[in-house]
Formats: sequence, C-alpha cells, structure tokens
Amino acid sequence: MGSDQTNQTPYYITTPIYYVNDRPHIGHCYTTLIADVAARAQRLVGRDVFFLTGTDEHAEKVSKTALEHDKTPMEWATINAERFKDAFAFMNFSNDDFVRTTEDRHTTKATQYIQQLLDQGDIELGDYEGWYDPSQEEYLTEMVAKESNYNSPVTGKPLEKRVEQNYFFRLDKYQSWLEDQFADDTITILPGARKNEVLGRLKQGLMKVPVSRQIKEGDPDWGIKMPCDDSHRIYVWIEALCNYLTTVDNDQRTKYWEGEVTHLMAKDILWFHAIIWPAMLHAMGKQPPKTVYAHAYWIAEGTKMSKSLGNFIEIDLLAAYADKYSLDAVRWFLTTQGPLGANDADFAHARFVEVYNADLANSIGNSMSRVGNMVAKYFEGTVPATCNGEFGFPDGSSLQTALKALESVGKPADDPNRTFHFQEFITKATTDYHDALERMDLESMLDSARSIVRFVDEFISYSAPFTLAKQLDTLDDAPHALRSILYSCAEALRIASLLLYPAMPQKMTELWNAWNCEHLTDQSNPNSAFVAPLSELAQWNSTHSIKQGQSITKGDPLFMRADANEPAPVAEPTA
RNA sequence: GGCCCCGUAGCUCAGCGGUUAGAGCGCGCGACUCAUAAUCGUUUGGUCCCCGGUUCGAAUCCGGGCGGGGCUACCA
Repeated sequence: MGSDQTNQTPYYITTPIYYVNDRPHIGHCYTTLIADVAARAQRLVGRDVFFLTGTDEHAEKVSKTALEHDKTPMEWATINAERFKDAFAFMNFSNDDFVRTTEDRHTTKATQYIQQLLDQGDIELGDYEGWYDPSQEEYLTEMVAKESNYNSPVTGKPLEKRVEQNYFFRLDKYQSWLEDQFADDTITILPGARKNEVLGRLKQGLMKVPVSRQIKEGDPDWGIKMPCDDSHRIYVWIEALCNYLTTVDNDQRTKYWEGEVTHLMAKDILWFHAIIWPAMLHAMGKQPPKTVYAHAYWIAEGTKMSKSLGNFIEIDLLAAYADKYSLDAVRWFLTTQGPLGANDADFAHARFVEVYNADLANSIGNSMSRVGNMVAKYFEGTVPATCNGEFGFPDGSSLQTALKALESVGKPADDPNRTFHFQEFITKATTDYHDALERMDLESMLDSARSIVRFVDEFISYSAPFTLAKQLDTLDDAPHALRSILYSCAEALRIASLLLYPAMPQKMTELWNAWNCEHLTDQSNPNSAFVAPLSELAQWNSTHSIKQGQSITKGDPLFMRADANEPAPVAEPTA
C-alpha cells in the first residue's frame, strides 16, 4: 500500500441545508455526522476533501414565524442559523463551510443558474392547475385531493380548482437521460431499495416542475425573485438545491464539483436530489453528482418521533449523553447503529449502554488500557524495542518463548501451533476499511478498525505477556519476547486508532497524546491536519510508528464502563 | 389506488440455487488475571412468516396469502 494508490480525485460531500425553523435534532445531527465521518476518513486516506453543510432560509414560514417573534425574517433566520452552527460545533463536525441561502454568494449564483435555464428554454412560463386549500394556503396533489374527496384534509372545506401562472423547469426533457445515468450507476443511488423507489417513480413519467411562486399582495420581501419577472419568486426548493453548486462555483473550489460529489440526505428528500437536481445540473452543462445517498430515520425508544408526541431527540439530549458518556461515544453510537440502510434505527438507552460497553469500554478502551498498563508496569512506560509483528513458526521465536512460560506454570496453550501475522492482518483490515469507505458503509468501515483491536486482545490472551513477565529472570530470551509482544500490541493499536479517528477524533487524539504519537500537525488540536496520508501513517515499524524508547503513559481510561442500571440522561431544559 | 422493500437465533442483521444456515451483541458455562468484574474460549439458541409450484436440490427462483414498512413531485 503506497501513496500512489490514494485516490487523487477531490472529494465533495454535502448534507442538505437545514430548514431554519426547525430546532437542531438527531436527524440533522445524524446526517451531518455521517458526512463528517466520511469526510474525516477521506482526509485520513489523503484525499482533498470539501465538506459542506448549511441552512435553507427562504421558506415562506420563516418570514411568517419571524413576524410572530417580532423579528425581521433575516434576524430570525440568523438566530436560528446560529443554533445550527452551535449544534454542529458541539458535535465537532469538520465542515469546511457553512452556507446560508440568504448570503449573496448563494443568491447571486442561484439567480444566474435560473437565468441560464430561462435563456436556454429549460425554464418556461406555463399554467399550473391544481387543487388549492384556501385554509392551508397550499396546493394539494391530485392523489391527496382525491383521497379526501376534494375537501381540505384539515378543515374538511371544499378545495378550489385554481390555475396559476408559474415558471416550469422542463424536467420531462431529461427522462431518458436520467434513466441512462441510473442504468450504469453513473449516478449511484444508495441504498439499493431507495434506488428502486426512484426508478419505479421514474417509470411513471416525468412532468414539468414548477420552479416559481407568484408573489401575492402583502407578501414579505423574502426569497429570491425570478430574474426575468418581478412578480415571481424562485421556489425555495429549487433555489435551495443550488447551494451545492453555488458554494463551490468559483476558481478555488470548482475542482470539488469536478471531482467526486456525494449528496447525503434523509429518505424524504431523495426525489429532489436524485431526479430534479441532476436534471437541472445536466441542463446547465454541469456534471451530476456521483452518489446520492438517502438514509432512513431514527426513532426514539421504539416510537416514531413526531411533533405531536413531542418526543424528538434534540441536541440537548445528545448533549446530555455526551456529558455522561463523552461526545465521541455519542458519535460512535450514532454512526455504527444509525439508519444508513433502508430501515429505521432505534435510539434506545439500553442499546446505547450495551454498545458503549461492548465496543468502547470493553473493547477499544480496555485494550488500549491494558497495553499501556503493561508497558508502564514492565518497562517503566518506555517502549523497549520494535518488532516485525511475526509470531509463531517459523518466523519468530518470541511466541515460542511465551508458550514456554505458560507451560512452565502448568498452563500450556490448547493449540501450540498458532501464528500471528500483524502486518498481514492490518493490511487486510485497512484494505477492507478503504472498500467500506468507498461504499459509504461506515459501520463495516469502523468494524474493520475494531477487528485489529480484537486481534490484539486475542493475541494477548494467547501469548499471556503477564505470565512471561514473571519469568524474565528464569527463562532465556524472555525479556526479548516480552518486548516483541508488547511492541506489536501497541503498534497494532496505534494503527487501529488511526482508523477509528474519523468517528472519534477527540478520544483518539487523547490516546496519541498519552502515547506520544505525532500523527497530527498540532497534537493539541484533534481537528488539525494529518502529517501524512494513512498509507504512510499506518505503516508498521516505519516513520510514524511507535519507536524504541518512545514513552507511553497509561493515561485515564478512554471510556469508563457504564452502569446499565443508571437512569438515562435527561436533556437539560434550555431556552 | 399504483409501485417498491422487508419478514432468518432474545436483539440488530448477513447469506439470495448446492455440503450439518452464519456474524455481532445479550444470556449460560469454562479459562485467565495485564486491564475498566474487562479479556479469551465455548455452549445454548432458528418449522430461514404461511401455503403451493419449479428443481436432483430452495432461506435463496416462481405464484398466492398474512404481517410490518416505504414512496406516490407545491411545509421544508
């Protein structure tokens, strides 16, 4: 594995921009978290990454709610955009930018795109005819109208058939082009079940989509006007989608759009991202995204989250969990247990504690503790030697010595012929890691990191360095064997920690500080850049490896074991 | 209404035509003691939703049920 294998295509990953009227909740945090983990992993393997999130602010309701709060729409949007920024800073997301759709850089470009589509005839004036619900001030689809017998589903009053003049995007022109993109995965829709949904709907045929709204008497001045026509605003959805391009549509950043683009989102807004947006891009002569990934939802303790139940898991509750179990534990749980597939996932406290103890306290944290502790105990905290990580016949003698030690105390190994090949195992783990990252399968990505930890635990049990340590004076070669064994454990864990970093940047940086590993350009800042790509960092017994004489402090346990009987954290009531 | 997905061990899921159906977690037992009562080993645990069909052979393909869920273009 050399740096020449690193994918040099710039990597651009986006989350949806979030509706500012919502309070940041687990859904926003989850989508942005998986983007963060993917972005950090891609940076780790050496790619040039741009990670974007932001807020969608031009919705009608924003201006309405602003009024209710005695604020201008812009003031209100700013207050709420700040809440998202705070929440994301709290989650330690490494987004390279945060776009607000009210910013000039967005509105200017978005207007240009619409103008271009108008000039080309991809956007044209037409009549929109539909069932209007005057009480809700919205149009209903034919299906919904029919189901409710052409009465308002809310008030029961009759719907009105209304015709409105609107600008339409000629989505219908791009049906066959879209079909081609999906047929050979030029645009990859993930997971597969979602792709089927999109294909199924696509088969029913595409219509023109309205991309403007008429400005009504007394409407607040909010949103972007149609460039050609002051009496229309650009429909907020259409404008919002443009953020992915507007933010990087400049000389410095255009390489990201021309690189590999991944859009992440929840399943409810897949259609816009898989169909409308790629078609718009194609019409503009721009490359479509490579991957459109729609994850499912979190549910809370087995129950769907809804406004009426008021059981949304908001940022405050995540903060309470972070306070008790550490932020990285929250990131780990959400990333590995989340609804990346087509099925919803449950945020259940009992499950959280189970995963926390199994993966973090007992596995990762404990393994790092026991190795650190043995180095402290047997070698006064200084790594005494290096080793090639080969154990067992015919390449190494250290394991044989360890087995002799076990034999001499009457505890011979069941299978005395086992071999352990650290470098080979780690190469396989990092290869799997890369492959999983390419598929956005973050759970198996992190599991391949954890497989190294399991390997180390297994090796410790088998080789029993603690037994060997008691015979340093009586058994020939025992000191050398013990040094080799502990070096290999520490070095393997160092590499595992690199692979775990994207999910748990703070905790892994904590370990590197305790072990004096200089992987980051600024050891005091978990978010600083790596000094080298993974292919170099993860080399066994090489430039960035643990060295002979390197001091390792035991440090505090990274994840203290949790008591399942303690009550679940509760969100602090906040303003 | 239309289209789609899912139903496999207590839980989350993998397997999607071929030997006695798997993993992780949980539970039980054994071993060990460097470590956070952690770890390692091992057992238990399954009419692979039901009925029918195709096949030498089906969890896997086909048809029909039952149950759960999703999508169905103007709140975002």
